[in-house]
Amino acid sequence: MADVAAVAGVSHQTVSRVLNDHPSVRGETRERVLAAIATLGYRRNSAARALATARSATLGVVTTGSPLFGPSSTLIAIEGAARDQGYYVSVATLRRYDADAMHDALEHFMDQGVEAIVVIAPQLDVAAAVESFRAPVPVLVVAALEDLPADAGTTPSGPTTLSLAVDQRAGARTATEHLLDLGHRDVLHVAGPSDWFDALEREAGWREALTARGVVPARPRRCSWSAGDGYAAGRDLAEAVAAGEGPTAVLAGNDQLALGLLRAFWERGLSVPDDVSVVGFDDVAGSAYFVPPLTTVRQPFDALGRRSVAMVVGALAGQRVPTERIAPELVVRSSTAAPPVH
Amino acid sequence: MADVAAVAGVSHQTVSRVLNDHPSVRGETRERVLAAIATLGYRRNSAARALATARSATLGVVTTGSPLFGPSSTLIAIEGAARDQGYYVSVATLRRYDADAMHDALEHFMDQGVEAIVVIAPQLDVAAAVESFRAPVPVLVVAALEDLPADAGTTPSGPTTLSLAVDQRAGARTATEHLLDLGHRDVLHVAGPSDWFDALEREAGWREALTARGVVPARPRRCSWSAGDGYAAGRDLAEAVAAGEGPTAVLAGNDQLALGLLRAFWERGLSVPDDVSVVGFDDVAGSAYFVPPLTTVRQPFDALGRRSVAMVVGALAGQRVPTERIAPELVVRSSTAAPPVH
DNA sequence: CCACACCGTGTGAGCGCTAACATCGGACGA
DNA sequence: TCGTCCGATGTTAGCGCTCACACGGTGTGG
Repeated sequence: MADVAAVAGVSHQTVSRVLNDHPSVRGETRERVLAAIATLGYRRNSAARALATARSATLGVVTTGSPLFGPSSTLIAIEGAARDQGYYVSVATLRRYDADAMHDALEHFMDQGVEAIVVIAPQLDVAAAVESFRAPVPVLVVAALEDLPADAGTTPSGPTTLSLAVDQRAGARTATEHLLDLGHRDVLHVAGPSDWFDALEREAGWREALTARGVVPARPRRCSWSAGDGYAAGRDLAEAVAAGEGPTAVLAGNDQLALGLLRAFWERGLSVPDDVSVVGFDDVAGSAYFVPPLTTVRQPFDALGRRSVAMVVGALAGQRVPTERIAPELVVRSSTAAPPVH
Repeated sequence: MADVAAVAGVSHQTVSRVLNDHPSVRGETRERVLAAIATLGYRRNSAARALATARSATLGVVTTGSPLFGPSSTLIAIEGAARDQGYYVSVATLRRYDADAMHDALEHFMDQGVEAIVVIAPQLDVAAAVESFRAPVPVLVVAALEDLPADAGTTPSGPTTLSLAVDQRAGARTATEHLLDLGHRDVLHVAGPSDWFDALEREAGWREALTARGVVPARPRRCSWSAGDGYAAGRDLAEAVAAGEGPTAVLAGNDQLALGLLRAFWERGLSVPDDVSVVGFDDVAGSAYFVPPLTTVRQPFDALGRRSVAMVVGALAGQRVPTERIAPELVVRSSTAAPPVH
């Protein structure tokens, strides 16, 4: 910076002013400094800046150690939004799904001196592990239940843990209503693991939609997120469906489960959607080419990313950024139709 | 640090020595310092350290803006390996697939002051965009062809661009040989986009395996990576296959293409693997539950990540880390069998 | 016509750390 | 016994930047 100042014939402080868009720099002076910067190929040292300002311009993002569709998409969206806001994004993945791994990741970020942390924590216990860590910076938990009371956010003990999620409940409600509108009354839910926020919310949405139409929901079938579990569930269901005694529609907790169901039904010679309708969740790559193309619920990751960064940056500025509902979108394809008539 | 020094009754430099594992600190002194650190909850300021040492302990990783299986898995693997080596990992995603976006990302990292960059660049032009950027730090391009001459790595003009890739050619060779061993002679390749390294290498491996057995490879069918293209290819093939005139086996460029093929064959009433065998590439989540479970080639991401970090850290230390072949592994499931007898 | 405000710029200090050198005491060999 | 070396620690000087303040010049109001 001293070199630039010398070339431009100004003081180092004026160079700093130009770099920081300080208003009181004469236009001509600014040009001269800019020219000197270009000539020298000067680049401001971010470590020195961080040291002087006590701000690192870095956000930490904790995500899972598996290349899952949701977390990956969320990370990408957050990175884009953060870069637009002038932040660097540092990532840490969870090796295991436990509190220790979570603490390791958060400690890692504290050592690095990130300004705020976004945790992509799809599971209850992972989110709980965050709660037990009193970070001195704002922490946002994404994909958690939005269960903060309205007046939260200003506890005297320091930065609050914020939370944000896609409204999975609304998504499940919409999907279930789609099935009800087609004439289904017996809609089974093949649910994801009960320690996942999304699974719980989707189940709740399904339950709400059914109840609102006067249908008593049957007990959901509990699974992991894997296609394998979906397949097992499908095999168990296939006989009943074939006999016209099973559900006429299945709302799967995600597209993997739906994929497994599809395969099981196909093996048993059942037609989707003629014998049974199937709805998935996520709209993963390829779901349009499942057999048959899957009706599913698409997740609004871009909005989630922008919102996450806005909340965290807002918290940094001492503002309370209001939570806003982010609703997913139903994508109707060929795996849903009216129930069979017997 | 001064506070810690005061509590421990030593100078700040001794605290620094303890933190940096300097050998000449008396055991008892070390204990006292450590105790003071614990009492005060002291954490070293990484910005100040970076400023003083001119080392940021940060690696930049450029990856795609789509939640693709390969890049996401690679990123996760690199992050894990980097953290083990004491590095922070900063990420930047590509908004578009062009040189400008690549340059934006690299500039971003230069501004941040990363020590080295790993580019997950599956496409030829993306990798080319890296080449046109003379970074002052080591840059490793992952998933590129290993086309560096043996004596590269010490060009006088500064840090070299390194490269590393999974040996897709070997993977394709293995998969094709599996098909040949089953008795197939007419093995079609439904290839990925020709501007992708992996697509090119897989095609080359397929070609090599066939030629080595005296089979003249037919012209591969060129596609994007999407299930949609696989489906289209499958529809075009289905008639010929049904008439016993088409290929008896198809090596798909990835699992998505394989998924599309599977669907097209299923629609036409063809049995996989009885009428035609299909092999995919990647072993994506769920491929074990395609209809039928897909024989595919699993990618060794962990090894790739460790190797990437080792190469880049080695380059930082001025060492030339030799390139080592990382071979993928064939996973045989139910989509491959002997060809039909007519 | 002077006091004051304000704009554009320069000066000095300090952010928290590490590198290099200085210092001190004890162990060792001659 | 003394000189020397080395291990353990302290002292000083930056790393490159921003912040707070100082300073001269111009415009404005009383």
